[in-house]
Amino acid sequence: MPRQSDKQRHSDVLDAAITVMRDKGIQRASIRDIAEAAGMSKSSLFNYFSSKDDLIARLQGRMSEIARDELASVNLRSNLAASERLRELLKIHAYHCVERLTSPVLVTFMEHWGNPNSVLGREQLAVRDSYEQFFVKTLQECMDVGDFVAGNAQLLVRGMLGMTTWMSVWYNDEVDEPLSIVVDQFVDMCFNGLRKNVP
Amino acid sequence: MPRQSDKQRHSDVLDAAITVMRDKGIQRASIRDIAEAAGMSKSSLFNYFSSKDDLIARLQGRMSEIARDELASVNLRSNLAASERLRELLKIHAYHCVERLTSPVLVTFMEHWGNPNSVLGREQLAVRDSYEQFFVKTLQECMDVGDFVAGNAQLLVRGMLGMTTWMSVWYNDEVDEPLSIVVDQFVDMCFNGLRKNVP
DNA sequence: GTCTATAAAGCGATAGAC
DNA sequence: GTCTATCGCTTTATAGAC
Repeated sequence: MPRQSDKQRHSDVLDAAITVMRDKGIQRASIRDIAEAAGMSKSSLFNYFSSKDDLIARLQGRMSEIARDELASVNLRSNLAASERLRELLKIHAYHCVERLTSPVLVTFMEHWGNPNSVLGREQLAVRDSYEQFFVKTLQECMDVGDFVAGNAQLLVRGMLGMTTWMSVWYNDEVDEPLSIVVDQFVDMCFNGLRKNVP
Repeated sequence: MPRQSDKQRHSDVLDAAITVMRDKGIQRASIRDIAEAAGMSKSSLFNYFSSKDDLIARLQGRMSEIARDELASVNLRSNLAASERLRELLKIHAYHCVERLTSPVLVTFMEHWGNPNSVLGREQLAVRDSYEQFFVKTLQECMDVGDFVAGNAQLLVRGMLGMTTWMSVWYNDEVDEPLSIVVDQFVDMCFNGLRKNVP
């Protein structure tokens, strides 16, 4: 089945790209590096992607789908309070940033330093905004139901996302506490600060 | 005075490097770009810096000195409570990240994506750690004097630094609230969450 | 010290044989 | 589809005239 095989090769290249870019960053990861990691020549890679920008765009497309599905599944768990859903969303975000380096937000950041004003860069900003909205809506819900004091939900979400995104720089699972425990400490600090004190 | 002039030219290059790297990122800012912005040819630039890595290292060295001086001056203001000093430290950090793009922490992050395992990268990690300690010590003081509940000061500092560092990505002074106001909202959230509730 | 000229290497992308 | 070979360009860095 040649079609299946093609799709598999296509996906192999994306997997290889993630691996290489984790080490080298987007800009320094060359087509040659990626092709080598995928077990093919540079030229063969161009049969699957028309350019490096195309590869990056499709990479982020796949990340966005995965992340969106995971975030959406959390919001379906209606037995959880809004604040607990927000906690889960942040854990997913941290996981994607740290363990898989596949968060759309993180990719925006990585690319930001390389190409802030390109068409690709603007598309990535749109992805980031859409991703952010999952978090903003849930935090807004926490405020609306009265669990949290009212405030600038978008701003505070960016703060919380910053805390967890930044983990991709310093977090080391060999010396630090488990990911989930770290995020819990961040979330506890933030949520306690936002919680209404019942009199 | 040729020596003075040399030092000036040296400093000019560093200024130009910051400007160019703000736009293009470290990796994409070429020696050619930097030399042009500094008003000299590529070759002349190599009279002042032996390599691009050397330039980056000296750039970070200067940033570290500036930031360290500013942070140290805050800690001399003994009339301020420890928590208010920490607030000021975070505002300085945000200012360096957003307005000047000169934070040692941020440079570590930017370079991290390009060259994580190099000698330069390891030096930058050491700078980052030393920078972080200003914040950790002050937060620890807040806990020791009983203003804040006890906790993992280093971890929580990394959360707060992440919140503010991340601003360099999304903050836009034309549409967002003033920098100081934004940081206040982050700090209020965090500090309220850490504050001991007096019974 | 400053320049022009150029070396040496790496990049993305293409051509064309198989 | 896969490869080798190569184009055209950009990069860091050096040589050497002035």
